[in-house]
Amino acid sequence: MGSNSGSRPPVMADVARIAGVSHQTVSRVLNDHPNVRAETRTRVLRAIDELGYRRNLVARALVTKHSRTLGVVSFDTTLYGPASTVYGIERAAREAGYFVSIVSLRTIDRAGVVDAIDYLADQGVDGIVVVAPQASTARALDDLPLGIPVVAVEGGHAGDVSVVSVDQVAGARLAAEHLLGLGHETVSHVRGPSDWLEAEGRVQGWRTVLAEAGRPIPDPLDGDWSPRSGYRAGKRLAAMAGDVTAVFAANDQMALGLLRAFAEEGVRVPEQISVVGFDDIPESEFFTPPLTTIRQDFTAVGRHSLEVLLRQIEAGEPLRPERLVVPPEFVARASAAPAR
Amino acid sequence: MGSNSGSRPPVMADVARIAGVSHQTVSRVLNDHPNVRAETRTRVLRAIDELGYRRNLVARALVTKHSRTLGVVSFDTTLYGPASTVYGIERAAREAGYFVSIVSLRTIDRAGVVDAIDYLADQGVDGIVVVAPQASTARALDDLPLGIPVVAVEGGHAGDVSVVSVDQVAGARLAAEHLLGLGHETVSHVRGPSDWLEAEGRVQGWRTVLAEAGRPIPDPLDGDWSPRSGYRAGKRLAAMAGDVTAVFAANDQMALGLLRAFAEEGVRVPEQISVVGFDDIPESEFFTPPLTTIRQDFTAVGRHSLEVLLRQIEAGEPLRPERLVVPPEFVARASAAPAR
DNA sequence: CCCGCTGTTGTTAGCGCTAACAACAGCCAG
DNA sequence: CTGGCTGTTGTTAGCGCTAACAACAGCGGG
Repeated sequence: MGSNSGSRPPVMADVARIAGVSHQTVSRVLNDHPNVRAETRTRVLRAIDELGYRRNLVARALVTKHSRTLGVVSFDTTLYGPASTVYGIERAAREAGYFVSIVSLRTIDRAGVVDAIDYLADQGVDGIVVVAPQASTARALDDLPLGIPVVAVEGGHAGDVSVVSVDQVAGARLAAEHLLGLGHETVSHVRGPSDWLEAEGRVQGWRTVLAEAGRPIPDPLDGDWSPRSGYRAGKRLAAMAGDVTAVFAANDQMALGLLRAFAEEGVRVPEQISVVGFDDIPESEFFTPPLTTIRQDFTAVGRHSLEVLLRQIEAGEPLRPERLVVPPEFVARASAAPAR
Repeated sequence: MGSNSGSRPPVMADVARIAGVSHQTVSRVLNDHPNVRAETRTRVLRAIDELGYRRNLVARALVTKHSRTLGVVSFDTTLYGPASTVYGIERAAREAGYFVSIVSLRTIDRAGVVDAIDYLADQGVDGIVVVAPQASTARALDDLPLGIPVVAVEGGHAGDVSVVSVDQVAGARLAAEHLLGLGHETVSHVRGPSDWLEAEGRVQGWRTVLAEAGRPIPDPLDGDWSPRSGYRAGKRLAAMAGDVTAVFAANDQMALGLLRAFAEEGVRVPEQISVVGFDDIPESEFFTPPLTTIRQDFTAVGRHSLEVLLRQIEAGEPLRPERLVVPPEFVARASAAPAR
């Protein structure tokens, strides 16, 4: 089987000749068309096997207008969050019989997103998932070239595209409430970059909890998700040790920077300062001390976004945009302790 | 421009009609064919703009037999190494005008790799990069369905496919030599899973250095790249504290687990035990203490592998397999110190 | 004036597949 | 025996593009 003797790969007509049928009958067998005699079917299958024939999907896509390929646009797939999300999408897509074409953005501007979507649309993808964590990206989705189903991940309240996201506000509430519950007077916050919707949501959840409890609301410190920015914030917070007894970092990497800075300054965690992170990256459990954090189920987000997208593709017509929210989960470890 | 009034998207013939030329002339303009009068060209371009015409790449691929799409097969794109490599590939591919279709493997067996390659070949990709860190994966590449250019990343001495990789042996040597240079009698090793070529290379480099220096070679401890496995190894090593003064972990995550275990057992790093990792993930600099490690330039690996692949694709015929090695780099930080 | 050359454009065929319809055998109802 | 149905197969016409060749104008040389 499959002795592809030298020449060009076999096509449907070759199979048809061997099987003694028309190429259309071969097509019917391949597409599981019901009206094919069982005996004919096996003859065709045998010929396919003998020739090692594989259907040309490009030719198929040309006539069906469906490529069974999905596009994914994501920002910096090196980061744990996007990488896991894309992974979830890819897994779910392949299970559904779709290919996945990815485009990583390195700039944040809306032009980049629009370009990427155009680029994928050119290639003939059947639908696109945009991992759009920045407000600007989310806005770019509002006035799309359209004509092709799009789902946003972490995309805020984008106009008429469906959105799947983790409830950032709820996650931040979990963090702040835990710290307050531990007896801390208030909670400082190292926030993510202001253009990011996730950063915004976390600030909002944190602030709300403090406001509801009638506690003082310290100015949040600026970070950019990197451990280094957390480290810088940590140095500043360490200088205020005594006043500050609890910090909520907007992600685990910044929390790591915080821990490092505190260690250098001799500020003990959690004895003098409690720290809570966000994401639950695989490393967090082994930080010194192990990090109390909020887990986001990125794979679930990827999976759900794909489900929503497929629903739209299979409907064939624009559906009412969906809004799907995945709940975050509190993970207790050793970096947060009761206030003394 | 581009007022796509309701109906189906414009095709080349539509542009031709508007511009008053044949569809073939439109094709010539699009393909930068030299023999087109300048005035005709501008008329065609104007028509394209007016209609918002976009060439159908699927139809083009059908006749040219080139999809300008590359396939990437990778194992667990959630890990930092593969994720960065894929990122480098994707960037380079897009700059060269290629799309990238990815398939993430979750099982390690060769069937998975072969399936993935088949799957991508079906889709009509022009070439494939296989991020194949396991020996079994690398072997799977030896007897490929072939007919399509393939480049392996971290693929060992695979038969007749080109390979791009970081020099693991040299990296491990760097780590072991540094530790020995610090005055340690010998160096323990926490190795990666035995099926991984990278793990193998690191063991080999480490062992060679010790042998050359005539030092005792402790049995390596088994790990699986995860922080948890490093943690378990750390617990065992801590029990031997005093005997063991230096450890080389095969990756940074396991080194993190080591640090955690040592902290729990009250073994101070680097005062009592020096630790060196491998990879230089972004977090390493902020571990407690900051991790001395070996940096791998994953993005460069991705870029190079794409260059090799494109060379093969553009040659149109099988080339002699290339072997490209990227040197690792030693990064000194605080987790390794002179033996007392 | 005819020939052949170059530059520009159009015409035709076909990539490999599916959709739509046509053809035909076998069967049962009337 | 005829009409019409069902199941099975074949024939034809494209999908939207590029490749190959044909056609033709304009030009200079013999």
